[in-house]
Amino acid sequence: MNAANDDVAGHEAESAGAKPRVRDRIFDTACELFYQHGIRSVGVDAIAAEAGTNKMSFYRSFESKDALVAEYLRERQREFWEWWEATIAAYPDDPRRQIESLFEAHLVIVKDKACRGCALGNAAGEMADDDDVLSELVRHFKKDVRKRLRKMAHELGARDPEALGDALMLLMDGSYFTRLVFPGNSGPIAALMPAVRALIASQLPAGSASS
Amino acid sequence: MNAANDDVAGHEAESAGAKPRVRDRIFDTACELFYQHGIRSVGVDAIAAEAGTNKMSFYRSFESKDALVAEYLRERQREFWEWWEATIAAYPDDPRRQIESLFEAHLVIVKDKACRGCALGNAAGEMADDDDVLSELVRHFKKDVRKRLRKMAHELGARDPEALGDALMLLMDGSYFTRLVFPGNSGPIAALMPAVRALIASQLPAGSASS
DNA sequence: GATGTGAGTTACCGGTCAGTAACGTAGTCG
DNA sequence: CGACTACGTTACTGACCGGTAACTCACATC
Repeated sequence: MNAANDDVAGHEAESAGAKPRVRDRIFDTACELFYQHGIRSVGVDAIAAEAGTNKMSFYRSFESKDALVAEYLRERQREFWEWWEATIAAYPDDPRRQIESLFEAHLVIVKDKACRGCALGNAAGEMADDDDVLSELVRHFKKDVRKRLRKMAHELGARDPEALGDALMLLMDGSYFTRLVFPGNSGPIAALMPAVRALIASQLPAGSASS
Repeated sequence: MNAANDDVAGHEAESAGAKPRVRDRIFDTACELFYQHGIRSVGVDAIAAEAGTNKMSFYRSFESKDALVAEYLRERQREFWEWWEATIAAYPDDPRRQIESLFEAHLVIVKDKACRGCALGNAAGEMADDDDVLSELVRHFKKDVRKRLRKMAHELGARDPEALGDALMLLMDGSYFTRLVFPGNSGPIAALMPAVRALIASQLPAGSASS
């Protein structure tokens, strides 16, 4: 529940969160602002003001803006995998339903009014190529997603699991990307689920029950 | 008053470009820098310096940085459709080959070392939501792409042309987006063509020659 | 009630960035 | 020649942004 396991909470008052600590308020605010308006276009002054505090309190809680950004990306990554595991846990031994439920849940997220695409991917677009720490973080994340999708395609028994996993990743990132332009569910994400099912079907032997 | 309207040269020396005018040098430089490093992170000073001139000459040729950005996006858009038309022109009455050659050509572009994804889409990611002119430009562009892909799917005789066109767009934008993270052709774009063919096949009656 | 700590306030520094003013200069063309 | 055009140069403004210094206050705990 508490944000960081560092030195913030020295005693045992964290369970009843009556008054959230400044650090948490800043962090939550920053996450929302970063996601909604992009990282570069949100200054620390704006974050502090929106969190109801000021810049000095910001720098008492965070080493730098870059450190906050890194923590933001790590948090989004953590939430992503948490969501992923919780979603596929509903069908422990059915990789086909795992993939389908994953993309159905993904579709729900992406259709949401407040969705602004993939936080990690958007960050990659904003960053310069020479930004080592942040872009390496995103690269590692995307590699993991690719690996997991390929693994699921393998468990599914696909003829070419690498190709199927990669194709699914193209669809997933494509839905994130188009979402930046098309509001709500008005965009090409309408065709996400049929495409997922068609790609799966094309990789399985002819006689397979389709849900 | 006279700076940035539409036509920079009042006379007829523009055809033989022996010594490129400052405006063109600035524009070409800006296009490359914007695409390579993002729009927000490239200042007008950097553009002018890289073009071998200075800021004052910049502002004699362009009304503002925003005006230059808009022109940059319009130029990329123009080039895109030029490329599109030239690519599908090779198969005037074969929508299937048109789609396949389009995606094959797209793949060549996206595999290129210097590719940094979709210039228009990246710009959308960088911009705030309230940026009216620029984001409307990108939105219009993406809508056009979607319309064209759906039209080609219709000409193909797909069972659900809207779904096929949208799915193809997800793949196209997905390959742009993943390209921001995976260098060269090391990413999921390896599975682009098989996915395109599988989606097409899933939308056609069973007996269709595949390439 | 002294002490330590989390937090708010004001003011500042150095840098960057978009945009402007004023001036200098080389070539071109009547 | 003189005027006009295209471009270069220096210096500046005002805003913003990341980051810091120094001070103050509220409060909790011993």
